[in-house]
Amino acid sequence: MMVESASETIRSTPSGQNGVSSLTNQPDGGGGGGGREGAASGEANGEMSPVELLHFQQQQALQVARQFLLQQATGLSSPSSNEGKQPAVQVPVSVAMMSPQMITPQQMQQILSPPQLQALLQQQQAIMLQQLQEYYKKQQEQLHLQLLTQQQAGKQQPKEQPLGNKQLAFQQQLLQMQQLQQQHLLNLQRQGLVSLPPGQGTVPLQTLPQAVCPSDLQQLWKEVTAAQPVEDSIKQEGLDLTTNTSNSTSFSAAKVSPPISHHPLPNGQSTMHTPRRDSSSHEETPGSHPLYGHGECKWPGCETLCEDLGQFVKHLNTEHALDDRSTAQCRVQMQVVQQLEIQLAKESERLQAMMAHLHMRPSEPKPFSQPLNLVSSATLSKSTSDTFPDGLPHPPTSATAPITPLRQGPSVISSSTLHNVGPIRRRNSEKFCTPISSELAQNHEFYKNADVRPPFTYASLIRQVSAPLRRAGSAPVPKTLLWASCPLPAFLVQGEPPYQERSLQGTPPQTPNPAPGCARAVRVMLSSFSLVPQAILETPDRQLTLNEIYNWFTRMFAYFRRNTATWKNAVRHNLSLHKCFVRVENVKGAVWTVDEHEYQKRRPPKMTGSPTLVKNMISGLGYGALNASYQAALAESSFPLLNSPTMINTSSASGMLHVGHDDVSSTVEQVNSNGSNSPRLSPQQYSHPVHVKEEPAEAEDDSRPVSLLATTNQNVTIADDRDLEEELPVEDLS
DNA sequence: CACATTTTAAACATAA
DNA sequence: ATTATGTTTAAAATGT
Repeated sequence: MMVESASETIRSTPSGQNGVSSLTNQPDGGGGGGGREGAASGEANGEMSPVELLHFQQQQALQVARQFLLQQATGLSSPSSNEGKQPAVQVPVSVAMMSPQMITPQQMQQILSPPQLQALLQQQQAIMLQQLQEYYKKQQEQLHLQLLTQQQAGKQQPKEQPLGNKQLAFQQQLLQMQQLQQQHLLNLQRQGLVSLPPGQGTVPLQTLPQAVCPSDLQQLWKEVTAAQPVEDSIKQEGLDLTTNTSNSTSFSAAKVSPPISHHPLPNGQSTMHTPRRDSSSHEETPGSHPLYGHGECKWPGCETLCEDLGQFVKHLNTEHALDDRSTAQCRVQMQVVQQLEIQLAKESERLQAMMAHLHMRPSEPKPFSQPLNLVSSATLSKSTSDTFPDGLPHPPTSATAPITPLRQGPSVISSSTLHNVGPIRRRNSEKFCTPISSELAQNHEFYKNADVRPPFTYASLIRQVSAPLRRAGSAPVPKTLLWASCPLPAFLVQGEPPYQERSLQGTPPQTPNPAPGCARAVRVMLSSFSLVPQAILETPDRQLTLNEIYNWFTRMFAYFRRNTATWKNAVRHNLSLHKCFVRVENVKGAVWTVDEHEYQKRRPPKMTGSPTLVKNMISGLGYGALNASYQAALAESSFPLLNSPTMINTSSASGMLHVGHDDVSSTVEQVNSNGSNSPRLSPQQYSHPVHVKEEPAEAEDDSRPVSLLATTNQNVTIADDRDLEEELPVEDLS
């Protein structure tokens, strides 16, 4: 309190400040109406939405894959021969898998050499390809199912759909599972990535186009499809890949996010309760169709908008009737699915082994969601009006549980999970080993879709927003895309519109990216070599307007899509209550920044036993190291590429785990600051947000962290310096 | 149970 | 007059 008063004096500066802020509110006329909505829409308008970006990236990846396939296919005569090429593609992957998991700093350094980088890139691409193929297969299968369904529908009535739906659902689940596994694998792999033999069937990938428009791909797909019905296996393949991507994307989304997919359904909640077959439950609901979601047709390559189910059915019957084309598509889909399943089996096995090795129990549904639900329900009871634009369904309380299973699979691996298990409202404010970023990274999809209260304090969340996330988000999309063909985590992109937009896209918000870690690694590499455009350097400052913060909350957490008045108030309250949040006046208005130093400072008081725990977690067995690095990978993968201390992480994995401290992040922040093109903040303000407000005397520069940082940086590169941030695996021990 | 943090609620203040 | 932002208080929750 006393402290508060002190700060208060400083903060509640006289009207002087206010006067300056005349421009503050209502920054843009464009936003128009209510601040909230205005802001949201504003984001949507301005830049590519995350969804879009994701989509785009995926498309890109697909494009690459497509080319590859095409090339491969060239030597093949019929579509059925797809299988034949599999081995070729798989080779690299398997090799990658086999590679050692840990990398020594030296190795890392080596990697940095251009040739190495190249090799790595190739590897990555190969992997990507592999994954894409898998997806492709899956999609094929799906297609097949679709066909069946359709046929029946054509003759009889949608009656039969349930079955198809169930199957689809199951497949979706499989897919998701696979995705998760892949993610893990990749993350792990990432560590061993370096040692992978260069080349190897990756050649074709190099030709990958730099930038492809999603729409282009889509278009292409359509064209091809239309043009060559069945025979053209080759082209079909290429097309399919594309299709497949979009599909898989939408799929997972539908799966993962109940709200989105179930909107029409009355029983959103109960539906998703079961972990495994819950999926089946959702489809039987009248008024829904596996191929219909977000108001558009999800048939591969078709994104036709349909007002309602009826219209959709009509569309389905007319546009996707049983003809050569559809048949071909189904065939392709089948193959895709087949391959995916095979891969899934393999990966599952691997995953099991890995987990066993790590002394972790095989993935199993966790109690996690339940407790949270309780909380949420309690809170919800008094639900206030929801401002959330997309009119997402607000399933009663229970709706959350369902999604969890899949998302949790991964989390099981991470140590963070261990902490989460707690009962009701467990705050995981980075007290323990799992940094919020990490935890969030791992479960972002979960939180994004499940109406679960995130185990973080408002303060930590807010800080999170303003730290890593936003930067990535603001990074110019196009440039980013060039770095790697790997899809980026949805929330890498910020300023995207809330869910509704998605519906149009047909792409779910968060697509399980096959290889986040990999992608990131690649990007980092690239960036290290200045292959990267200025994107990273242009990374925006870490400052947000209140509204942006709100948006982040709603975007990232399903939980914060309701009771807006409540949590917004809380946010505001936190903002002004905690010293660590600094308000900076800007021409355009006021933005909030985080004083890392302050932020770090406020935790020490309490956590007594935790450090020990942390240490145990970290150091315990070799596992600790691996786990840490693994976590780091996860965290990084999900968070902005910008924070690219890949090297650092890696190195940490190999030995400098102990170094991790939150200080680093804080320090880094200061060091980082340099990009001055922030839209709303002047350079100066930006660079020293901290000073702007409270006691500037605070001397936020800790010498030690800095030194650490510096050291690290050297290993890394210019590009990365600003991103070191809090991605450090073991970071907060304090 | 006491104590420290957080979260909720609300009253107010200001600027647009 | 209304709304979005901010500030503050106070009390209820939660976690240690």
